[in-house]
Amino acid sequence: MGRGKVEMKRIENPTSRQVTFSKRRNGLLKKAFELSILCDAEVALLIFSSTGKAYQFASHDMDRSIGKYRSEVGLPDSSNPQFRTMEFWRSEIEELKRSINTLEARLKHLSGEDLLSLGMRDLKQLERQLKIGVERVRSRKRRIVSDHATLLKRRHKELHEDNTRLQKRLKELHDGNLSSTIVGENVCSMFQQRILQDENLLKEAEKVSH
Amino acid sequence: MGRGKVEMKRIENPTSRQVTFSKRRNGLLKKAFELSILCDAEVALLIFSSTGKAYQFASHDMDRSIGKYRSEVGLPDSSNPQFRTMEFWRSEIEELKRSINTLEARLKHLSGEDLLSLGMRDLKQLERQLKIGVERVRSRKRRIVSDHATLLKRRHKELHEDNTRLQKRLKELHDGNLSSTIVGENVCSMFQQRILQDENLLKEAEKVSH
DNA sequence: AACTATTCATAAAT
DNA sequence: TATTTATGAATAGTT
Repeated sequence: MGRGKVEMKRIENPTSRQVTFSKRRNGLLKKAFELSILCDAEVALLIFSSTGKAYQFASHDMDRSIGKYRSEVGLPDSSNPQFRTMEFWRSEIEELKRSINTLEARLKHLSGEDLLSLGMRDLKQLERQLKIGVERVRSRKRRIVSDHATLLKRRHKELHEDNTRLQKRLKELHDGNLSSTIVGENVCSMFQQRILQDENLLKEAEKVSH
Repeated sequence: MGRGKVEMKRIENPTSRQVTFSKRRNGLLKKAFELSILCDAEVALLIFSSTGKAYQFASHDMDRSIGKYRSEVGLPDSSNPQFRTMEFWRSEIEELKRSINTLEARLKHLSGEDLLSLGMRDLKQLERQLKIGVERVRSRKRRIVSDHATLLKRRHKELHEDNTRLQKRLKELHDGNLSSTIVGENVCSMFQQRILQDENLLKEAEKVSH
Protein backbone atom coordinates (compact mmCIF):
# COMPACT_ATOMS: atom_id res chain seq x y z
CA MET A 1 0.00 0.00 0.00
CA GLY A 2 1.38 3.32 -0.87
CA ARG A 3 3.58 4.13 -3.79
CA GLY A 4 5.89 1.18 -4.07
CA LYS A 5 6.71 -1.61 -1.64
CA VAL A 6 8.40 -0.84 1.64
CA GLU A 7 11.48 -2.70 2.75
CA MET A 8 10.93 -4.30 6.09
CA LYS A 9 13.67 -2.49 7.97
CA ARG A 10 14.06 0.59 10.11
CA ILE A 11 13.23 3.79 8.18
CA GLU A 12 16.42 5.83 8.30
CA ASN A 13 14.95 9.24 7.52
CA PRO A 14 13.78 10.50 10.92
CA THR A 15 11.01 12.68 9.55
CA SER A 16 9.68 9.95 7.32
CA ARG A 17 9.98 7.50 10.21
CA GLN A 18 8.02 9.81 12.51
CA VAL A 19 5.28 10.30 9.89
CA THR A 20 5.02 6.61 9.20
CA PHE A 21 4.90 5.92 12.94
CA SER A 22 2.02 8.32 13.34
CA LYS A 23 0.05 6.82 10.47
CA ARG A 24 0.69 3.19 11.19
CA ARG A 25 0.16 3.64 14.90
CA ASN A 26 -3.33 5.00 14.23
CA GLY A 27 -3.97 2.21 11.78
CA LEU A 28 -2.88 -0.41 14.29
CA LEU A 29 -5.03 1.07 17.04
CA LYS A 30 -8.00 1.19 14.68
CA LYS A 31 -7.55 -2.41 13.62
CA ALA A 32 -7.16 -3.52 17.20
CA PHE A 33 -10.44 -1.81 18.00
CA GLU A 34 -12.15 -3.36 14.98
CA LEU A 35 -10.95 -6.85 15.87
CA SER A 36 -12.31 -6.52 19.39
CA ILE A 37 -15.70 -5.35 18.08
CA LEU A 38 -16.17 -7.63 15.08
CA CYS A 39 -14.91 -10.80 16.69
CA ASP A 40 -15.88 -10.18 20.30
CA ALA A 41 -12.24 -10.48 21.36
CA GLU A 42 -10.28 -8.91 24.19
CA VAL A 43 -7.44 -6.85 22.78
CA ALA A 44 -4.78 -4.90 24.63
CA LEU A 45 -2.17 -2.92 22.75
CA LEU A 46 0.78 -0.98 24.08
CA ILE A 47 2.91 1.21 21.82
CA PHE A 48 5.95 3.22 22.86
CA SER A 49 7.56 5.52 20.33
CA SER A 50 11.35 5.54 20.07
CA THR A 51 11.21 8.85 21.94
CA GLY A 52 9.39 7.13 24.81
CA LYS A 53 5.87 8.44 24.32
CA ALA A 54 3.23 5.86 25.21
CA TYR A 55 0.02 4.95 23.41
CA GLN A 56 -2.42 2.26 24.38
CA PHE A 57 -5.66 0.58 23.52
CA ALA A 58 -7.56 -1.87 25.67
CA SER A 59 -10.89 -3.24 24.55
CA HIS A 60 -11.86 -4.20 28.11
CA ASP A 61 -9.39 -3.10 30.76
CA MET A 62 -5.62 -2.97 30.53
CA ASP A 63 -5.03 -4.38 34.00
CA ARG A 64 -7.55 -7.14 33.42
CA SER A 65 -5.84 -8.09 30.17
CA ILE A 66 -2.42 -8.01 31.80
CA GLY A 67 -3.75 -10.17 34.61
CA LYS A 68 -5.13 -12.59 32.03
CA TYR A 69 -1.76 -12.63 30.32
CA ARG A 70 -0.04 -13.34 33.61
CA SER A 71 -2.37 -16.18 34.47
CA GLU A 72 -2.39 -17.74 30.99
CA VAL A 73 1.22 -17.15 30.09
CA GLY A 74 2.96 -16.08 33.27
CA LEU A 75 1.43 -18.42 35.80
CA PRO A 76 3.42 -21.52 34.85
CA ASP A 77 6.31 -19.36 36.00
CA SER A 78 5.18 -18.92 39.59
CA SER A 79 8.55 -17.36 40.36
CA ASN A 80 7.30 -14.04 39.00
CA PRO A 81 7.90 -11.40 41.66
CA GLN A 82 4.31 -10.16 41.79
CA PHE A 83 2.96 -13.55 42.70
CA ARG A 84 5.75 -14.39 45.10
CA THR A 85 5.43 -11.08 46.90
CA MET A 86 1.68 -11.53 47.24
CA GLU A 87 2.03 -15.00 48.69
CA PHE A 88 4.84 -13.92 50.99
CA TRP A 89 2.85 -11.05 52.42
CA ARG A 90 -0.26 -13.12 52.82
CA SER A 91 1.61 -15.73 54.83
CA GLU A 92 3.45 -13.00 56.73
CA ILE A 93 0.16 -11.46 57.82
CA GLU A 94 -1.27 -14.83 58.77
CA GLU A 95 1.74 -15.56 60.92
CA LEU A 96 1.61 -12.17 62.60
CA LYS A 97 -2.07 -12.64 63.37
CA ARG A 98 -1.39 -16.04 64.88
CA SER A 99 1.34 -14.52 67.04
CA ILE A 100 -1.05 -11.85 68.22
CA ASN A 101 -3.72 -14.39 69.13
CA THR A 102 -1.22 -16.40 71.15
CA LEU A 103 0.10 -13.32 72.93
CA GLU A 104 -3.40 -12.05 73.69
CA ALA A 105 -4.47 -15.40 75.11
CA ARG A 106 -1.36 -15.53 77.28
CA LEU A 107 -1.93 -11.95 78.40
CA LYS A 108 -5.52 -12.70 79.35
CA HIS A 109 -4.45 -15.73 81.35
CA LEU A 110 -1.86 -13.67 83.20
CA SER A 111 -4.60 -11.15 83.98
CA GLY A 112 -6.74 -13.94 85.35
CA GLU A 113 -9.23 -13.88 82.45
CA ASP A 114 -10.46 -16.71 80.23
CA LEU A 115 -9.37 -19.30 82.77
CA LEU A 116 -12.27 -21.68 82.08
CA SER A 117 -10.33 -23.51 79.37
CA LEU A 118 -7.37 -24.19 81.64
CA GLY A 119 -6.88 -27.34 83.65
CA MET A 120 -5.52 -27.68 87.15
CA ARG A 121 -1.96 -28.14 85.91
CA ASP A 122 -2.07 -24.98 83.76
CA LEU A 123 -3.59 -23.00 86.61
CA LYS A 124 -0.87 -24.07 89.00
CA GLN A 125 1.85 -23.08 86.55
CA LEU A 126 0.10 -19.78 85.91
CA GLU A 127 -0.09 -19.04 89.63
CA ARG A 128 3.59 -19.89 90.01
CA GLN A 129 4.52 -17.53 87.16
CA LEU A 130 2.34 -14.74 88.56
CA LYS A 131 3.96 -15.14 91.97
CA ILE A 132 7.38 -14.91 90.32
CA GLY A 133 6.21 -11.77 88.54
CA VAL A 134 4.92 -10.20 91.74
CA GLU A 135 8.15 -11.05 93.52
CA ARG A 136 10.25 -9.50 90.76
CA VAL A 137 8.14 -6.36 90.71
CA ARG A 138 8.44 -6.07 94.50
CA SER A 139 12.16 -6.67 94.28
CA ARG A 140 12.49 -3.91 91.72
CA LYS A 141 10.42 -1.57 93.90
CA ARG A 142 12.60 -2.34 96.92
CA ARG A 143 15.68 -1.69 94.86
CA ILE A 144 14.40 1.70 93.71
CA VAL A 145 13.49 2.72 97.25
CA SER A 146 16.79 1.43 98.55
CA ASP A 147 18.82 3.27 95.92
CA HIS A 148 16.90 6.43 96.59
CA ALA A 149 17.42 6.11 100.31
CA THR A 150 21.15 5.52 99.85
CA LEU A 151 21.38 8.59 97.66
CA LEU A 152 19.48 10.68 100.20
CA LYS A 153 21.62 9.45 103.06
CA ARG A 154 24.76 10.37 101.19
CA ARG A 155 23.46 13.84 100.38
CA HIS A 156 22.25 14.22 103.93
CA LYS A 157 25.67 13.31 105.23
CA GLU A 158 27.35 15.75 102.82
CA LEU A 159 25.04 18.51 103.97
CA HIS A 160 25.79 17.80 107.58
CA GLU A 161 29.50 17.97 106.84
CA ASP A 162 28.96 21.25 105.04
CA ASN A 163 27.00 22.57 107.99
CA THR A 164 29.75 21.61 110.41
CA ARG A 165 32.32 23.31 108.22
CA LEU A 166 30.17 26.43 107.90
CA GLN A 167 29.52 26.64 111.63
CA LYS A 168 33.22 26.27 112.26
CA ARG A 169 34.00 29.07 109.80
CA LEU A 170 31.29 31.23 111.35
CA LYS A 171 32.79 30.71 114.78
CA GLU A 172 36.27 31.64 113.47
CA LEU A 173 34.87 34.86 111.98
CA HIS A 174 33.17 35.73 115.27
CA ASP A 175 36.28 34.95 117.30
CA GLY A 176 38.79 36.74 115.02
CA ASN A 177 38.67 40.44 114.19
CA LEU A 178 35.65 40.33 111.88
CA SER A 179 35.67 43.04 109.21
CA SER A 180 31.98 43.51 108.41
CA THR A 181 28.55 42.15 109.30
CA ILE A 182 27.87 41.52 105.59
CA VAL A 183 30.15 38.49 105.57
CA GLY A 184 28.40 37.11 108.60
CA GLU A 185 24.98 37.61 107.09
CA ASN A 186 26.02 35.86 103.85
CA VAL A 187 27.27 32.89 105.76
CA CYS A 188 24.08 32.78 107.77
CA SER A 189 22.00 32.87 104.61
CA MET A 190 24.02 30.03 103.05
CA PHE A 191 23.60 28.01 106.20
CA GLN A 192 19.84 28.45 106.17
CA GLN A 193 19.68 27.44 102.53
CA ARG A 194 21.50 24.19 103.32
CA ILE A 195 19.08 23.49 106.11
CA LEU A 196 16.13 24.01 103.77
CA GLN A 197 17.61 21.67 101.16
CA ASP A 198 18.14 19.12 103.87
CA GLU A 199 14.50 19.25 104.89
CA ASN A 200 13.29 19.00 101.31
CA LEU A 201 15.35 15.87 100.73
CA LEU A 202 13.89 14.24 103.81
CA LYS A 203 10.36 15.03 102.63
CA GLU A 204 11.12 13.52 99.25
CA ALA A 205 12.47 10.37 100.83
CA GLU A 206 9.24 9.93 102.76
CA LYS A 207 7.17 10.37 99.62
CA VAL A 208 9.06 7.73 97.64
CA SER A 209 8.83 5.02 100.26
CA HIS A 210 5.23 6.07 100.87
CA MET B 1 -11.19 -4.33 1.83
CA GLY B 2 -13.08 -7.32 0.85
CA ARG B 3 -16.35 -7.51 -1.00
CA GLY B 4 -18.46 -4.72 0.44
CA LYS B 5 -18.07 -2.70 3.59
CA VAL B 6 -18.42 -4.36 6.94
CA GLU B 7 -20.63 -2.94 9.63
CA MET B 8 -18.65 -2.17 12.71
CA LYS B 9 -20.50 -4.52 15.04
CA ARG B 10 -20.13 -8.05 16.30
CA ILE B 11 -20.34 -10.63 13.49
CA GLU B 12 -23.32 -12.82 14.42
CA ASN B 13 -22.46 -15.86 12.31
CA PRO B 14 -20.10 -17.83 14.58
CA THR B 15 -18.21 -19.47 11.72
CA SER B 16 -17.75 -16.22 9.87
CA ARG B 17 -16.72 -14.55 13.11
CA GLN B 18 -14.13 -17.23 13.82
CA VAL B 19 -12.69 -16.96 10.30
CA THR B 20 -12.55 -13.18 10.43
CA PHE B 21 -10.91 -13.38 13.85
CA SER B 22 -8.23 -15.64 12.47
CA LYS B 23 -7.53 -13.41 9.49
CA ARG B 24 -7.61 -10.08 11.25
CA ARG B 25 -5.68 -11.40 14.20
CA ASN B 26 -2.81 -12.36 11.93
CA GLY B 27 -3.07 -9.04 10.15
CA LEU B 28 -2.92 -7.17 13.43
CA LEU B 29 0.07 -9.16 14.66
CA LYS B 30 1.84 -8.56 11.37
CA LYS B 31 1.17 -4.84 11.47
CA ALA B 32 2.30 -4.64 15.06
CA PHE B 33 5.55 -6.30 14.05
CA GLU B 34 6.00 -4.00 11.06
CA LEU B 35 5.42 -0.90 13.15
CA SER B 36 8.06 -1.98 15.64
CA ILE B 37 10.59 -2.61 12.84
CA LEU B 38 9.92 0.32 10.52
CA CYS B 39 9.57 2.95 13.23
CA ASP B 40 11.86 1.51 15.87
CA ALA B 41 8.98 1.41 18.35
CA GLU B 42 8.22 -0.87 21.26
CA VAL B 43 4.96 -2.67 20.68
CA ALA B 44 3.14 -5.15 22.91
CA LEU B 45 -0.09 -6.77 21.82
CA LEU B 46 -2.37 -9.11 23.72
CA ILE B 47 -5.32 -10.79 22.03
CA PHE B 48 -7.79 -13.14 23.70
CA SER B 49 -10.39 -14.87 21.58
CA SER B 50 -13.94 -15.01 22.87
CA THR B 51 -13.25 -18.66 23.67
CA GLY B 52 -10.36 -17.57 25.90
CA LYS B 53 -7.41 -18.55 23.73
CA ALA B 54 -4.50 -16.13 24.08
CA TYR B 55 -2.24 -14.65 21.41
CA GLN B 56 0.52 -12.16 21.94
CA PHE B 57 3.24 -10.17 20.29
CA ALA B 58 5.96 -8.21 22.02
CA SER B 59 8.65 -6.44 20.01
CA HIS B 60 10.99 -6.30 23.01
CA ASP B 61 9.71 -8.10 26.09
CA MET B 62 6.16 -8.35 27.36
CA ASP B 63 7.04 -7.85 31.02
CA ARG B 64 9.27 -4.91 30.16
CA SER B 65 6.47 -3.30 28.18
CA ILE B 66 3.97 -3.94 30.96
CA GLY B 67 6.39 -2.44 33.46
CA LYS B 68 6.78 0.58 31.20
CA TYR B 69 3.00 0.86 31.00
CA ARG B 70 2.72 0.71 34.78
CA SER B 71 5.35 3.37 35.32
CA GLU B 72 4.26 5.70 32.51
CA VAL B 73 0.53 5.22 32.67
CA GLY B 74 -0.29 3.37 35.86
CA LEU B 75 1.96 4.99 38.43
CA PRO B 76 0.68 8.58 38.29
CA ASP B 77 -2.69 7.07 39.11
CA SER B 78 -1.92 6.00 42.65
CA SER B 79 -5.48 4.77 42.97
CA ASN B 80 -4.66 1.73 40.87
CA PRO B 81 -5.51 -1.41 42.83
CA GLN B 82 -2.01 -2.88 42.70
CA PHE B 83 -0.49 0.15 44.35
CA ARG B 84 -3.31 0.55 46.84
CA THR B 85 -3.15 -3.10 47.82
CA MET B 86 0.60 -2.85 48.33
CA GLU B 87 0.26 0.21 50.52
CA PHE B 88 -2.61 -1.33 52.44
CA TRP B 89 -0.69 -4.50 53.21
CA ARG B 90 2.42 -2.61 54.14
CA SER B 91 0.51 -0.53 56.67
CA GLU B 92 -1.39 -3.61 57.82
CA ILE B 93 1.86 -5.40 58.58
CA GLU B 94 3.29 -2.34 60.33
CA GLU B 95 0.23 -2.14 62.53
CA LEU B 96 0.32 -5.83 63.36
CA LYS B 97 3.99 -5.58 64.28
CA ARG B 98 3.30 -2.62 66.52
CA SER B 99 0.54 -4.58 68.23
CA ILE B 100 2.92 -7.46 68.78
CA ASN B 101 5.57 -5.22 70.27
CA THR B 102 3.06 -3.73 72.69
CA LEU B 103 1.74 -7.13 73.68
CA GLU B 104 5.23 -8.55 74.15
CA ALA B 105 6.30 -5.62 76.31
CA ARG B 106 3.17 -6.00 78.42
CA LEU B 107 3.76 -9.74 78.69
CA LYS B 108 7.35 -9.22 79.82
CA HIS B 109 6.27 -6.74 82.42
CA LEU B 110 3.69 -9.17 83.75
CA SER B 111 6.43 -11.79 83.95
CA GLY B 112 8.57 -9.37 85.92
CA GLU B 113 11.05 -8.77 83.08
CA ASP B 114 12.30 -5.52 81.58
CA LEU B 115 11.22 -3.56 84.62
CA LEU B 116 14.11 -1.08 84.49
CA SER B 117 12.19 1.33 82.28
CA LEU B 118 9.24 1.47 84.65
CA GLY B 119 8.74 4.08 87.33
CA MET B 120 7.39 3.61 90.81
CA ARG B 121 3.84 4.36 89.72
CA ASP B 122 3.93 1.77 86.90
CA LEU B 123 5.43 -0.81 89.22
CA LYS B 124 2.71 -0.32 91.79
CA GLN B 125 -0.01 -0.72 89.18
CA LEU B 126 1.73 -3.80 87.80
CA GLU B 127 1.93 -5.37 91.24
CA ARG B 128 -1.75 -4.65 91.79
CA GLN B 129 -2.67 -6.28 88.49
CA LEU B 130 -0.51 -9.32 89.20
CA LYS B 131 -2.13 -9.72 92.61
CA ILE B 132 -5.55 -9.57 90.96
CA GLY B 133 -4.38 -12.22 88.48
CA VAL B 134 -3.09 -14.48 91.23
CA GLU B 135 -6.32 -14.07 93.16
CA ARG B 136 -8.43 -14.94 90.11
CA VAL B 137 -6.32 -17.99 89.35
CA ARG B 138 -6.61 -19.13 92.96
CA SER B 139 -10.32 -18.50 92.88
CA ARG B 140 -10.65 -20.61 89.76
CA LYS B 141 -8.58 -23.36 91.35
CA ARG B 142 -10.75 -23.29 94.46
CA ARG B 143 -13.84 -23.46 92.29
CA ILE B 144 -12.55 -26.49 90.43
CA VAL B 145 -11.64 -28.29 93.63
CA SER B 146 -14.92 -27.33 95.21
CA ASP B 147 -16.94 -28.53 92.21
CA HIS B 148 -14.99 -31.75 92.15
CA ALA B 149 -15.50 -32.27 95.87
CA THR B 150 -19.22 -31.64 95.56
CA LEU B 151 -19.43 -34.14 92.73
CA LEU B 152 -17.48 -36.71 94.72
CA LYS B 153 -19.61 -36.18 97.80
CA ARG B 154 -22.74 -36.72 95.78
CA ARG B 155 -21.39 -39.89 94.20
CA HIS B 156 -20.16 -41.04 97.57
CA LYS B 157 -23.57 -40.52 99.06
CA GLU B 158 -25.22 -42.36 96.17
CA LEU B 159 -22.86 -45.25 96.63
CA HIS B 160 -23.60 -45.43 100.31
CA GLU B 161 -27.28 -45.47 99.61
CA ASP B 162 -26.71 -48.25 97.09
CA ASN B 163 -24.69 -50.15 99.61
CA THR B 164 -27.40 -49.84 102.22
CA ARG B 165 -29.97 -51.08 99.74
CA LEU B 166 -27.77 -53.98 98.69
CA GLN B 167 -27.04 -55.01 102.24
CA LYS B 168 -30.73 -54.91 103.00
CA ARG B 169 -31.49 -57.10 100.00
CA LEU B 170 -28.68 -59.47 100.95
CA LYS B 171 -30.13 -59.81 104.43
CA GLU B 172 -33.60 -60.48 102.99
CA LEU B 173 -32.16 -63.21 100.81
CA HIS B 174 -30.36 -64.78 103.78
CA ASP B 175 -33.47 -64.59 105.99
CA GLY B 176 -35.96 -65.84 103.38
CA ASN B 177 -35.74 -69.26 101.68
CA LEU B 178 -32.78 -68.50 99.40
CA SER B 179 -32.78 -70.57 96.20
CA SER B 180 -29.08 -70.65 95.27
CA THR B 181 -25.70 -69.34 96.38
CA ILE B 182 -25.13 -67.89 92.90
CA VAL B 183 -27.51 -65.06 93.62
CA GLY B 184 -25.72 -64.33 96.86
CA GLU B 185 -22.33 -64.38 95.20
CA ASN B 186 -23.51 -62.03 92.47
CA VAL B 187 -24.79 -59.59 95.02
CA CYS B 188 -21.53 -59.88 96.97
CA SER B 189 -19.51 -59.17 93.83
CA MET B 190 -21.61 -56.13 93.04
CA PHE B 191 -21.19 -54.90 96.57
CA GLN B 192 -17.40 -55.23 96.36
CA GLN B 193 -17.30 -53.40 93.05
CA ARG B 194 -19.15 -50.47 94.59
CA ILE B 195 -16.69 -50.38 97.47
CA LEU B 196 -13.77 -50.30 95.03
CA GLN B 197 -15.31 -47.45 93.04
CA ASP B 198 -15.86 -45.60 96.27
CA GLU B 199 -12.21 -45.90 97.21
CA ASN B 200 -11.02 -44.80 93.78
CA LEU B 201 -13.14 -41.66 93.93
CA LEU B 202 -11.69 -40.75 97.28
CA LYS B 203 -8.14 -41.20 95.97
CA GLU B 204 -8.95 -38.97 93.01
CA ALA B 205 -10.34 -36.30 95.28
CA GLU B 206 -7.12 -36.25 97.25
CA LYS B 207 -5.04 -35.93 94.09
CA VAL B 208 -7.01 -32.94 92.78
CA SER B 209 -6.77 -30.93 95.96
CA HIS B 210 -3.08 -31.93 96.21
C1' DA C 1 -7.06 -23.25 2.65
C1' DA C 2 -7.07 -20.77 -1.82
C1' DC C 3 -9.12 -17.36 -4.77
C1' DT C 4 -10.82 -12.88 -6.14
C1' DA C 5 -13.24 -8.66 -6.04
C1' DT C 6 -13.17 -4.90 -3.33
C1' DT C 7 -12.09 -1.92 0.30
C1' DC C 8 -8.54 -0.11 3.17
C1' DA C 9 -4.12 1.63 4.56
C1' DT C 10 -0.62 4.31 3.67
C1' DA C 11 3.93 6.18 1.09
C1' DA C 12 4.94 9.95 -1.23
C1' DA C 13 3.83 14.33 -2.75
C1' DT C 14 1.81 18.71 -1.61
C1' DT D 1 0.45 18.43 10.68
C1' DA D 2 -3.31 17.73 7.13
C1' DT D 3 -4.85 16.54 2.53
C1' DT D 4 -4.39 14.26 -1.74
C1' DT D 5 -3.25 10.60 -4.69
C1' DA D 6 -1.54 6.44 -6.43
C1' DT D 7 -0.70 1.95 -5.18
C1' DG D 8 0.12 -2.13 -2.50
C1' DA D 9 -1.99 -4.74 1.33
C1' DA D 10 -5.71 -6.73 3.76
C1' DT D 11 -9.61 -9.17 3.79
C1' DA D 12 -15.01 -10.53 3.06
C1' DG D 13 -17.25 -13.55 0.60
C1' DT D 14 -16.88 -17.33 -2.41
C1' DT D 15 -15.09 -21.75 -3.96
